[in-house]
Amino acid sequence: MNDTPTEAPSGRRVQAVQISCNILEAVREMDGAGVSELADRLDRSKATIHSHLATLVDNELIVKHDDSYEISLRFVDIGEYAKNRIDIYEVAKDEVDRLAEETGEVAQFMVEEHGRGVYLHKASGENAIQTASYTGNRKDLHCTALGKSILSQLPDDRVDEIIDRHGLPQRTENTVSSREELFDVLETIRERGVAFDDEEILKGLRCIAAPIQHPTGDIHGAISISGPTSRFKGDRFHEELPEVVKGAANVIEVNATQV
Amino acid sequence: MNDTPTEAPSGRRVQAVQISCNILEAVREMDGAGVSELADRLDRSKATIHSHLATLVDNELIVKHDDSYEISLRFVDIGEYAKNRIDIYEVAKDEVDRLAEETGEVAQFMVEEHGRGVYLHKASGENAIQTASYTGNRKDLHCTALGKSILSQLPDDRVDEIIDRHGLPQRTENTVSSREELFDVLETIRERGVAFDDEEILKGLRCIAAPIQHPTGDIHGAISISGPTSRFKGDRFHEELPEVVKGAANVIEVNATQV
DNA sequence: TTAATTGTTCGCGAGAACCAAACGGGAATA
DNA sequence: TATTCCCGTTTGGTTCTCGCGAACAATTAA
Repeated sequence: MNDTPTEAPSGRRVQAVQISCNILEAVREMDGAGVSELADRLDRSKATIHSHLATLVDNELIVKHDDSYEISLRFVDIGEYAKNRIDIYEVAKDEVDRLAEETGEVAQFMVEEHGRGVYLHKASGENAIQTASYTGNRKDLHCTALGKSILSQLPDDRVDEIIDRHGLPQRTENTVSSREELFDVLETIRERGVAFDDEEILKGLRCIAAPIQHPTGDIHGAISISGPTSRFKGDRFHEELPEVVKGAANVIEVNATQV
Repeated sequence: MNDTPTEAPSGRRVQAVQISCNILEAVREMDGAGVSELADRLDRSKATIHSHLATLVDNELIVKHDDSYEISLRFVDIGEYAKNRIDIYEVAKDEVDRLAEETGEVAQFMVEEHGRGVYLHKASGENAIQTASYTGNRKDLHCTALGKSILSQLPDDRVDEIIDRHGLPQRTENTVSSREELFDVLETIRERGVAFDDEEILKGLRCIAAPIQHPTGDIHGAISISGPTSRFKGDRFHEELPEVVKGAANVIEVNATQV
């Protein structure tokens, strides 16, 4: 009845591959595990788990330390490849570093994938306060300034699709929680060219982000700076910093087109 | 006839999982690919490839852009997790950054996995010349100063095992190429506490590394600085820099025990 | 010694995962 | 506009894989 234009969940799956994916996930969550533990948790026979693990070790996705199976560093290699596949990554990274240096706060860079936001780089300036996000971390798009910047670039039906899929879970009392409110906010972002996060994800934390208009348009990203409410207020919050962030986004756009 | 104590290739495998791993590898090498291309390259029917891809997309290991399948950024997330699983990672990273800053050259950190060396962090100082290595990159242990540092910490039979598995491919005329020569070199490293790479992997590039003696001993790593032969010579190469590198390794060891 | 854990191996039956072939859609060509 | 070609997707059917249960080996604990 409701077809999903992009990532359609149609057709057959391969059960054996699904089991291996479950194993990978479990090994990560358990921070390393043995055959029996995994068989127990995933409700499969020990023999099944064993042969899957052997295959995963062959392919170096899992590493065996004594009798404990763990996530392999091979993922670092592939992850690095995945990052560099994003053509604006290098430029964005440099710009994030510069932003952090210049403002003394935390600067970050995010792109969209699977309807969620993925942090790809983070730099801390001199006065930076540490936030929970880390490279590779995934967050729903509606609850951060970075995410809302990204949403503001997407066509309305795509935004609807993403809400259908992930909902609008509320993080604090300030989180956008209704569809109409969200669309209003997105409109404002499009007008101003910047998005704000006023303690919507964490009390005491404010954030300013700007979308990166990608020339070819298939990758959607945003760049931000965040800091404590005590330093993010008045003109600095409403005028100065937004201009700085917009400038950085612009630099990325310009440099990306030259590639 | 020859049993391999650690990572033993015994028991059954799961063919379907192997196919998916091959798909992941191919997608990466082809830098994104379609169903037919993959079916062609892997000698499988389109239907098979299709159902595998659907499963991998479900698990967000692959992402679909129009009709092209690509490596997902999910690998960044898992890779970051894998790095942080190494307990000396954070300390080593800081120390590498400091080394690069202090010397103005390139500093790196490597650990062993699957009998090969994995670069986990790299920092460039002011005068740094760029090397081909990148985070996540894998290299045979015998041909870098970092790798030889690691080998020098391993028991002889483990070293034999690794040579059996990966051989001693020669990169330049200076690469260690015989088993006896390697064991001699390792002995020297153990005596001095530092390893040298004198244009063994690349002409004009020299490197100094020191092993990191891990307190619990299950993870083996090393730290290094590298630069052009023109700056890496005389006392600086033979005395000053080795001391600096050994100092850094020592700092990591001390801080690691405190965790 | 016994008992209770592990990880590992093996035979076997159910059903999953392959393949081939057909289908539907878009683009390039005629 | 019609034709052709190549793409991704779907489906039916058959084979052989894969998952299970149970036995085995090797540790550790009682």
